[in-house]
Amino acid sequence: MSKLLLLDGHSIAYRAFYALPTDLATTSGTVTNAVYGFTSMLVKVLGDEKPDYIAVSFDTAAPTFRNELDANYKANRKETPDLFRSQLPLIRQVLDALQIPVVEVEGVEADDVIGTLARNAEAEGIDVVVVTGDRDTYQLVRDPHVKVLYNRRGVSDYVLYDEAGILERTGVTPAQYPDYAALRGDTSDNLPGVPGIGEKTAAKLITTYENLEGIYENLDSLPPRQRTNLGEWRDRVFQNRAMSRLVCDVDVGVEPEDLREGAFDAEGVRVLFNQLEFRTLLPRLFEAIGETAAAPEAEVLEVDVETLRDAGAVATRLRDLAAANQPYALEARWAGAAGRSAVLGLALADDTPRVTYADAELLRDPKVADALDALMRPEGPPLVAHRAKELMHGLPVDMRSLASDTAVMAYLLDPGEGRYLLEDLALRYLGIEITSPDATEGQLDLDGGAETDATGRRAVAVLRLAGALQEALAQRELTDLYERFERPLVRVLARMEDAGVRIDLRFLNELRDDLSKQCDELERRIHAHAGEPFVINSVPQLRRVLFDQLGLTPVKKTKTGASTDADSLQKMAAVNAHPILEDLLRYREVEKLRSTYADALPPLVQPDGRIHATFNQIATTTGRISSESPNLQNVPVRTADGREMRKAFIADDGCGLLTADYSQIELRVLAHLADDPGLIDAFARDADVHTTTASRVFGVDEADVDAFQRRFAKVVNYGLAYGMEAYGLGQRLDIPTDEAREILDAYFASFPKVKTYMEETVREARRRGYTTTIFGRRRQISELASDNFRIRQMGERMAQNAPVQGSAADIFKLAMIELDTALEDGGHRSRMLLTVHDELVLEVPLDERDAVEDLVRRVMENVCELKVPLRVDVGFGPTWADAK
DNA sequence: CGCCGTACGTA
DNA sequence: CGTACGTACGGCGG
Repeated sequence: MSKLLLLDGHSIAYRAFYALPTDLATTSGTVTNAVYGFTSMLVKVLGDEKPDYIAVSFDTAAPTFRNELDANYKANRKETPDLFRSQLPLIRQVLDALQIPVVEVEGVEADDVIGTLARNAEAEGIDVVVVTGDRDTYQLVRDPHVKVLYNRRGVSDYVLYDEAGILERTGVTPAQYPDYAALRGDTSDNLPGVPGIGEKTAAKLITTYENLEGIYENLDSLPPRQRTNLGEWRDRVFQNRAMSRLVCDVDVGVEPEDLREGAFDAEGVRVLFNQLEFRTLLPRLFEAIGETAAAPEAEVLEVDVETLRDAGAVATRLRDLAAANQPYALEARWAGAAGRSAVLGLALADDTPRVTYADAELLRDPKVADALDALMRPEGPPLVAHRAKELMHGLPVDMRSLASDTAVMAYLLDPGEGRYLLEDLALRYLGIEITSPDATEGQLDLDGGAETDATGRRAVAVLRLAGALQEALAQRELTDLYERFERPLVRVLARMEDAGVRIDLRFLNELRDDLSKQCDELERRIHAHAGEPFVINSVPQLRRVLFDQLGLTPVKKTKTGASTDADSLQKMAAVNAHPILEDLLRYREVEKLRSTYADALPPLVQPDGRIHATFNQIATTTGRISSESPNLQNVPVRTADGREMRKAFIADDGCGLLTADYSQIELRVLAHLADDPGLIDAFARDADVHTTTASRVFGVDEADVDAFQRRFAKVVNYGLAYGMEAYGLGQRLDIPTDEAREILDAYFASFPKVKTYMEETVREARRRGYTTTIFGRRRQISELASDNFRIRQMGERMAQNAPVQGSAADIFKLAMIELDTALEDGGHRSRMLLTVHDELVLEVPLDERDAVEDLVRRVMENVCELKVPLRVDVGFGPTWADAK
């Protein structure tokens, strides 16, 4: 006999909301008591009842027949608390992740939907358990197939009623319940009962006379008071019954058989529970649904690692792997920082299963090197690795067969997570513990046996992880993004890191000396203004000098005190000109250049005269690539002094640097996403989009737009993609908020679809819990569910920006991949060196300049088809500063 | 030593 | 009270 579980979503959530404290919240302040209670209850009944079918029903906002019968129906109810309402989308997300069907019918209450589904299932011989906190559903109980699991209070106190149970609880049978309720009334629904008739009397009357008709036929035999009251209330009583009766023939559009739990999206559930900070529910859930879920219990991974001691054995192993043509995993042991030091040894794991470990020294043998190269040719068997880019740097061959990079895959699933440690992922997705139980930190390991085992275990975990992640990506429609964008990008970035960028050390050292001199002089002057020496870089000390000793007036505050940032110093100078302010601003500028660039870069120059930064593919929430050690994406360009720094970045002998940057790619993406005719038209006719914006916002001809208006429009255009509001715009433009609001209003009036797009984006993100880019990249935004207004507003801005910034990143990545392929296939010696979000820097032999410039432009401008053209600006020169 | 807050460079 | 980063510095607590 199969079983259908029907839950009244609203009723259960509401009970939970009032049963649990509202300080049950995430660290960011999102109150989750109702979501938690609901989910907890759901997990419990899933475990207790083990249903074959399941559905949750919610009331809809539309009025129902009960509202028509009685205008006062439920009219006494307090406004639903905001703290409760804000949790409903989260409950939907939980159900969505658990793939539990939600059935709702516009204008029909959840009770009636549940009644209908219950009767339909019953007719097909399916057992039904209705889970609710609403007593009206008692009437559905019918032996032996339909029972009600009534949530008495709280979230764990509930009881399963059959017919006998209902009789005991109420004194009447389920079939009699509507008649009984009609006499008694229902305060929560605002249905008045007959005066003088409470639960006990109502039950007695119904039991004696069977139903309302029976009672009214026998009014004369009743005591006078009851007779009078019942007589007077006759119409009300019959109306009450009509309203209490559940309608069990609603057109619900689904059959009980349809109500199966879908393919369980363990990853989706994990990400969501993680966001909601439900720490204990996940194991409970796995336990409740048993073997249908991913492996629930953490087991310590046991692996037999076979150490290969000679080059012949390693070569044979590699050739066997190539011949088997099955996926295999590779995991390295590093001498120091992964990807930046030597590989000490390699573990190889396949599915036969066999795990081998070989010392890196053996890779130097020509036979081994050849076998490795053959194994990793493009048609070689699928290679699986965690952070494969590091491995690419460590191996003496060109890895062309990467199939799964488990770190990158995990990143696509939850780009906000930040860390993608193999240990964590293995535990999360596979339920296996890979750290050796007997591994003791810092102990001497003479033959490296423990290290060998550990590396072997990691290789096995990586291999298994790839399968789990592949499935998770497919479930969330991220496979295409992974296959076409992220997977090929790994090798492209590895090649860029390998290439590095040449540095003119002599120039950089001279620049540093010059900057140091300026810093010293400025420091001397600032100390003189202050009347005493102090640490200028110390914000507390600087505050004392500026505000306590010199008596300047603060214009902005941080959470620890008055702000001393450049913006504040500038504003302070306007109010209360003091010579120290100008010197401070200059000091900050020079000191920044000195410390962050001129001092920091020279030690990073490698023996090849170049700096090899690391491009991080799994660092940003939006999909952009980041650069570290050093960050080459924030090398100064805006001021003339800052731009000097770019003269230190030079091309190899016989080469020049070619820069190619997308012109206004984010605004073009916005035009595409919003489908706004005004913006699309501006880009289509290659107009200056800021001028066009200014013309529309200020109502003048494009030819008459002045520099001020254009600047305003530019700030609006860029601010917009970041979710800027009137206040922020006013700050940026140094105009009153009211004026800024007028400009914004004029903007949205001119570009109405931008406004509706932004609103829709936020709405969708709130509903689904994440945003998507043109190519399906997701970003979870839990802030949207926060009860803290400021955090929620931040979430809205993130939701507005992520699809724009993310789609631009997608496009850029695709262009990089295509360009890399085109350069390689075209036999060019030109190579990509740097990526700065919408700008590429290439090192180009002088004789390739024209061909490559042409190629770069063609690839970048045609990489995808948007509703607006993509435009690329190209520059060329001996240094990065000249290539603009 | 690691962590936080502030500040600031870029897109 | 505009998004996304990485880095340097001072200062705090260990």
